[in-house]
Amino acid sequence: MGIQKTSLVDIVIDRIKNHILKNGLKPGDKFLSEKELVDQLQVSRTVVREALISLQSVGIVTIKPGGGVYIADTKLGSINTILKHHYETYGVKIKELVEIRKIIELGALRLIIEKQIDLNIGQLNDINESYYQTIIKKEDTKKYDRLFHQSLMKATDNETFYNFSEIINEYFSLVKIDLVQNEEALIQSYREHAEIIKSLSEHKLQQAQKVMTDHFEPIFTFINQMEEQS
Amino acid sequence: MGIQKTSLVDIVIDRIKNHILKNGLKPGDKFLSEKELVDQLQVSRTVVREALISLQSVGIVTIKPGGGVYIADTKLGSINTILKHHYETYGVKIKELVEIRKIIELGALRLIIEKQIDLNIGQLNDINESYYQTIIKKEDTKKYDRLFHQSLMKATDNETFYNFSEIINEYFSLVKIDLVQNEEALIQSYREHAEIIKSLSEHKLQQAQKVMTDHFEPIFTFINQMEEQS
DNA sequence: AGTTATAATATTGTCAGACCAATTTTTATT
DNA sequence: AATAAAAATTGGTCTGACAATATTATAACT
Repeated sequence: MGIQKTSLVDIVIDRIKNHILKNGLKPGDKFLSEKELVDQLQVSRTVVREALISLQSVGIVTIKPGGGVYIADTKLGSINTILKHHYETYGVKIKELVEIRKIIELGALRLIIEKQIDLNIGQLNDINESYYQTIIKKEDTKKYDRLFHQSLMKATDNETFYNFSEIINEYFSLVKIDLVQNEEALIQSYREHAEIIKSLSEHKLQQAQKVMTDHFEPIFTFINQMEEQS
Repeated sequence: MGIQKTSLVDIVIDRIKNHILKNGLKPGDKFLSEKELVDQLQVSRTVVREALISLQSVGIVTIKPGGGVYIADTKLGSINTILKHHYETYGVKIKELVEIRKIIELGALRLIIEKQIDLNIGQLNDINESYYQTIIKKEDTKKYDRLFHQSLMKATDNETFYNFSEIINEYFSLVKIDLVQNEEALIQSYREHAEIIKSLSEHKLQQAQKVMTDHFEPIFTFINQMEEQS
């Protein structure tokens, strides 16, 4: 137990990684073709293919049928792939994801205030007003709602945090949850956004977090109802 | 751009995932062999192998040469591989990771209290006492410190949240940060643990979060000093 | 019967060659 | 020069074979 002889595929994977690093290849760059790799590494096409497929699975390269191999656009984006696999294989409790989202959003508020971020209040208000417009025009409201929350995440001045929040959002979007909201509920949501902006502008963390908590209430109520049914 | 015909490999991957989900296979379970999959799915061994390699790369199965295919032990574990590559390729700011850890730990406290989790206070105290013992015996303190925080994460009754916190911790461990702490600082840390336990047992969220915030102070101070030097 | 050594079998690892499908490049045509 | 057709490149899938490793069945022995 323990030490296992490294397979040829693993060796090739390492070689490829080194090659990428050594040559400073960046996302989008064209990589060597299967044939070129076979010739250079002197291994069978099977091994090269399996190595490339593995690397594609972890988001390092992208294989385009007929087109060649490319360096993947990876800004942690490949984690989504894994989460998707994970979700489709094991399933995941919606409630858990919502709880995580809530923790993250509350965390964003804390970071913004504790780090004394110079918020662009006007921009946030603009987004929220656009949100309001889509509500009364009975258009799709998701876009501006998401934009609002994304703006808060970005405002934390923590790129890794933002990336993770996006990952969670992607993960969340795997769960097809249709929270049908009437206009009244949406307007309430709009008001809460406004309150959050106001609290942030006044540097009131507790208050902002309180509103955000309320903001999550409807979805928790919805989920609890769903669970009762099943 | 957009729609791309799904490959056979992708279809097989989907089938395999469904099989795992449908049969409720758990980590460690023996899975079907390549031959069995070939027979059942009526595709070439090439396709089956490539599908399995891909699934192995995202941490869903483990292939043992000569021994068969198994369901992988670590849920979400393979994300660490991606994070490692990401870290080695793009670099990541330590401060950002610490902020995230703080947000997560504060979030755990919130979940525990809001969900009125029936905490095992005795166990937490035991862990903290063991922590204290290692401090005064001048042994390695990391183990029990980590165990304490892990216990809090687990107590949230949110497996996905716990998994993410572990991922962050793993990510964090990539950053070799040696926060040399003297005995006094460690004992202070021990006291804060105790205070957190007490606050939780009394269901006092604000207080628990306050202590946890203090608990993170030394490391932020350290990081800020590091940044000034460079 | 129980244990151990050995053989048979099952399973994954690697290779080679072939053909198909999609894409890219080249060439020919206008 | 722009366009269309042909050719070459490249990845996708299949088949069959043999090697390396692990498991299981068998035989031998105590």
